[in-house]
Amino acid sequence: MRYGYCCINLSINEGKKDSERIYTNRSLTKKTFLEGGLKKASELALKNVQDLEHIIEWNRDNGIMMFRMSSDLFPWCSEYELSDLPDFEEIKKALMWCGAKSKIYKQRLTFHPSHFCVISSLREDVVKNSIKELRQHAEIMDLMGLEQNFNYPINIHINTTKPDKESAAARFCEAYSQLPENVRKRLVLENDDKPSEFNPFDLYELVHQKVGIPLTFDYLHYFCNPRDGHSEKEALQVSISTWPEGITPITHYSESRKLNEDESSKLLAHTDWIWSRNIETYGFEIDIEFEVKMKDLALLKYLKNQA
DNA sequence: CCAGGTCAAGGGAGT
DNA sequence: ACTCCCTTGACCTGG
Repeated sequence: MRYGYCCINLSINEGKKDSERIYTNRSLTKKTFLEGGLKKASELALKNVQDLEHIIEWNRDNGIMMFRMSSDLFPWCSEYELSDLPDFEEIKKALMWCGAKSKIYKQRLTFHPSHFCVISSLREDVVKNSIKELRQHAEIMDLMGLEQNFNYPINIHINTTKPDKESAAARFCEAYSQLPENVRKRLVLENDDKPSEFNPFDLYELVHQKVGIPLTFDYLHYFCNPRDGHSEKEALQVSISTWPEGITPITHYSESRKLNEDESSKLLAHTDWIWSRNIETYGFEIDIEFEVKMKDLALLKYLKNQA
């Protein structure tokens, strides 16, 4: 079992001046991008991928075997191709090192594009942008030399239910089959947190059985949006069954902020920390990504306190 | 130098 | 048709 955290490392910057911070989501506002152009975006992207290498090193030094990479490595990338950046050669080298090191350290790397990525949207322009976004995520992994398989998943939600779940799922299957191969070989689908959206059984019946895409099981989302009469164990088992032989299924783990940290929060809000001392895996072999605010700090604390 | 207002994107719920 | 929310860190401006 591997444990991972998402995008941001908190430990690594303790006591650092702002100018020395290590992080991978440097960005610019629209105005600055329009003024500074590709050159400015390129400089930030280069720093981001150089810092990604530091974080992969830090993970190795701290025994962490999985990491979700930020989707904001390349600011405003919807507006250009990665290879258009003036620093592309240097960026490519840095990414290659990131990939090479992650392999030596046996560190599993993942992506999770944002909720703006909707390949089954009813809007044609949204579909087009979403496909580009996925393609660029896959291209980054390709540049890193990461295999085109589900060891390096790109995880998304369906992100729409218009006009109903069935038609949205059908459009998803259609769009999915048109995706470039380097995307399709990595793309996986996650269950949603709202009852109006897709639970793991919906995804299994409406999407997996049609196109074979693997399903990420999210514990908190299932807690907030279960299928009537079906246990967490069943939902996890169904999700796990969709992953190919030899590839460890990925799950997402958080707990309800309302029930653990702040009564006034929404049930589906994520916690800062992991409160359970032992996550229930029902004996299945899975990898777990922690989706909690305290990131690596929460993960290290969980490992230390594990019963 | 710092605090606080502001920020590209889609979709859904509520009005 | 419209507003607010999701969810949050980082940017940027004005003091």
